[in-house]
Amino acid sequence: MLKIRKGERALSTDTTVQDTIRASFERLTPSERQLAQALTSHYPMSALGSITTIAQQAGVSTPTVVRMVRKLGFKGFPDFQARIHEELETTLSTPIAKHDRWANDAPDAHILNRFAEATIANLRETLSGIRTSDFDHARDLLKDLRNHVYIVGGRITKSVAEYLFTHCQVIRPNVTLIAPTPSTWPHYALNMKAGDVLVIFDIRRYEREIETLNRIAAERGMHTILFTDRWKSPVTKTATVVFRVETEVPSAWDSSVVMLFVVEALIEALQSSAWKTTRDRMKDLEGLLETSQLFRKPRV
Amino acid sequence: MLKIRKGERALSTDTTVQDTIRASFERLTPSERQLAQALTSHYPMSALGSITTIAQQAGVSTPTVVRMVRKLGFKGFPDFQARIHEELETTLSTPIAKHDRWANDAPDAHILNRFAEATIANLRETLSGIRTSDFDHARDLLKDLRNHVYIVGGRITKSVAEYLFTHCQVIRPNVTLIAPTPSTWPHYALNMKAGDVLVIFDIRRYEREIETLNRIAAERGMHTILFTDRWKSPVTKTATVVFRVETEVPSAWDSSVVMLFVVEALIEALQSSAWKTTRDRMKDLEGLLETSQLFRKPRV
DNA sequence: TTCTTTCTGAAATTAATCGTTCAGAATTTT
DNA sequence: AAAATTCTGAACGATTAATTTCAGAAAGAA
Repeated sequence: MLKIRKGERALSTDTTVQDTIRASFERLTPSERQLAQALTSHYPMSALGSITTIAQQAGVSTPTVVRMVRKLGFKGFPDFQARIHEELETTLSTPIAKHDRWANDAPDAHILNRFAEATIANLRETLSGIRTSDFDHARDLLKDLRNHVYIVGGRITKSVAEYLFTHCQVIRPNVTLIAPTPSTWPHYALNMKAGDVLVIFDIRRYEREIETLNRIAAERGMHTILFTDRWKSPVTKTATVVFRVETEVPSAWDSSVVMLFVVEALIEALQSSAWKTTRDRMKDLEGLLETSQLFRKPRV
Repeated sequence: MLKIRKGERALSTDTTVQDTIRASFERLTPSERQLAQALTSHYPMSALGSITTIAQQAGVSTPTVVRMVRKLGFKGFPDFQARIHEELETTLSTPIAKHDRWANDAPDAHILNRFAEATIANLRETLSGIRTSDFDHARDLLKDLRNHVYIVGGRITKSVAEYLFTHCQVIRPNVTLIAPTPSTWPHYALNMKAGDVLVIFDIRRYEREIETLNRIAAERGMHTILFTDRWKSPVTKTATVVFRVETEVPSAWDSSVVMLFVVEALIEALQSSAWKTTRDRMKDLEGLLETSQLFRKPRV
């Protein structure tokens, strides 16, 4: 890569400042790398302010900024920024150009990019298949504090189940995470009563026992919220609300990303619809966490 | 990303600085009009440089610039320019995105749709900040079977940590999930040796103990793969590979969706790069699952 | 360990930007 | 034409930005 620098900076059409940063990344010191990452992650907006602003946003000192841009071959910070401005000019004047910039220097073939395509497609399809009334219904079921909420997942989905549990625990009382070991389930079933809610995560390789658990719940007059994949768990027929999420990605495994997405949206819906109730609980939690010294104060 | 910067300047969503200039054009003096024309003709590139540059390009003096921006209602030139930067940010970061309908019968305001917007933006930004060489490096670290892999998460991220663990367990031996209770960590640390890999999930409200654990690992010559958010965990500086994922969604909580995405991509990269090794293990697992009758055959 | 080298940010230094003043020029009014 | 008004930019000061210096910290070598 040849670089023209002096006088009339010809700005070779295809080498962006971002490329220059990436190309030299290996030669940078730790804090310079930190800066480089900050610059490339929101590029080029991250490079618009003054040197002070940029340094602060990256969490390094201004001398570090100067040292790095020098190392990259620029005469100084103003020169560096002038280049970016020129670059912006060409970028903005060619409108659509490269609106689909995925992972940086990679061809479409890189796993990250292929995953991104697939995941966004999954998100689209899933969303178009969810009726908002269903979503709101699920939220209302979880919102009613009189009912106990049980959450259960399978071998893979237990993590998502746990994620929902962790958050629900903060938002409301009476939430139980059912261990993914069927032998322990009868103990949980003992306390289940009409009106309680069972949240089931069940994707391909549906576990037989989950069907049983669901039947028991149904017999007791409970509601079921089911997260499943396109193949549909056997639980589907009796569930109160079914979220069918897309899981196909170019992988040997199924993707749980969209499932987690719906769970997060549900958590937020639940939380914001019962904010008053939640707020005090969150404050309590803050206090407890501080007291037990498990967490430090956030840095920002 | 619509972030309000300093003060309260809320940047009304549809009035650009350019519009403001045009609207006030009649009220401007001759030399101010000259400046206004220069600004709007190559907008917004023409407004990027210093006040001196802009004045020269327009053929007016710097006081004229100051007078005009004041007349337009800005506090001063820096304020004027900061606005344009904000404007650029929104222009550049929301490419086309909105053209697709999300959930069918829902207005844009529904949580599902707002979450979808935010999540896709997060995905984009995260991907553009990840260098594929880093990603591949992380994969290679996890691939080397001689090294033990330790995985640790915090209160919220433990689910993602667990997800990675569950899959790694299938792909390779010598994987340990470290419980998110610091008091138990010394026991794990006992066995850590040079070359081993520590995967850390650490987002806002960084836990003090994780930093300690990381230091111990570093002292022992281990590699660290860090998943963190935009605020950057204190672990950042010493980590071998850092994945900075975007977590902001319209919610009281941070989103782990993109983090899970990267984890899944990493799992697939790991798996496909060591397929031969993995295949046998997966077949073993199939057998074991059948035998213990924990799962039924997939329905497809 | 101890020494050397490299790295980093606080502080000082230098350079520039931005805002203000004010006298002269251009325009309008009397 | 003279006076009043408005407009404009040169020049200065206040402020902020960019760079350099340097001492301590961190990493590496002997």
